[in-house]
Amino acid sequence: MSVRRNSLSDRLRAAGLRLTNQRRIVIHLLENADRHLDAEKVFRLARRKDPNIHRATVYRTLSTFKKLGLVDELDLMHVSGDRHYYEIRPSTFHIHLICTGCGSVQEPGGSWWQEMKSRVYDETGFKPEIIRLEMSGLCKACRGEKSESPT
Amino acid sequence: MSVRRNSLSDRLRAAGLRLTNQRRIVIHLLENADRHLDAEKVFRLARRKDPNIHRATVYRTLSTFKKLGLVDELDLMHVSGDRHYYEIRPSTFHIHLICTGCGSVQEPGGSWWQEMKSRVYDETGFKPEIIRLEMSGLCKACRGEKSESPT
DNA sequence: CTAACTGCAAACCTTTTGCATTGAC
DNA sequence: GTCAATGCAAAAGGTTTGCAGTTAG
Repeated sequence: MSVRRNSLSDRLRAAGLRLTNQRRIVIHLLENADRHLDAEKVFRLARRKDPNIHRATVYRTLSTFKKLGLVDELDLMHVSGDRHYYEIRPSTFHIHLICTGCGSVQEPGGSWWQEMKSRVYDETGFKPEIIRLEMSGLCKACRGEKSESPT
Repeated sequence: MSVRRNSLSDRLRAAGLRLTNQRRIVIHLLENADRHLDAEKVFRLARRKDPNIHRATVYRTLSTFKKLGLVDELDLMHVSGDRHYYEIRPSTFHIHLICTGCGSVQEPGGSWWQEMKSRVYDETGFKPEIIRLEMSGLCKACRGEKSESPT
């Protein structure tokens, strides 16, 4: 638990980078987000804690984190625009289920994609490092509402 | 069968939209592309056939096609920048294997992801319509070349 | 004929960069 | 103290939009 909580800070230090207050704020936001945040949203939330934090700093911070592999950049299939979203890189790969009805994003667990990696490797010789699997469609609730939907 | 080949033009007409020469050019480019094209590349290639075609027209065309579901928009995990790529929506879902070494994109065949859809549906109640599965890593050739590489 | 489409130019929005200053270690 | 990181402002993509003229159906 505490391992998880401090991972970003720790790994930042481990990479020889400095833990500034601005970065602490961004880390806190990412770690406690209840949904996926795009850069602008991170910026706006960060500014509430430090009105002087600059947009460029947030972008640089997210870029740095991404290069270090601390966060992943997603676009969630552009279902809600062309923004890019950031999430802490999970220890285990997970899917994103993006509902085109309500825009909600589910991340069901499981580990059956492990076999996808080996299947791809066996069939093509390509060695997958990072997997991104997104599915858009209708969530249970939205399907319920429009029960006359096709397919 | 011929339905398939002319699908873009036909479906455009079916939607009550006009098949202009500019759109014909874009369709031709997408249908005959040997790699994934971003909007700017489509524009530059289109301009070779019609030097007067305007960038905005290409963007509008791609946007229209996307809204109609004729093409899909990809970002190929931003391995080669933040551009968006367009491909004709395939009748069968396929994976993109993006090599971080040489930037090549493979699209292996197969249909084993069908079971992913049903597995997701069974486990979560979410009904996937469009699947996007991308894996970045090293292709066979690049793995061969740098056998001493870290990563 | 006329609504859809295009070319043009300017605006827009998100992200990046050069530089002087600040601050973490 | 030193070098990384920040704030600032300006630029740099990439994409969109209002409008007048053109064109497919």
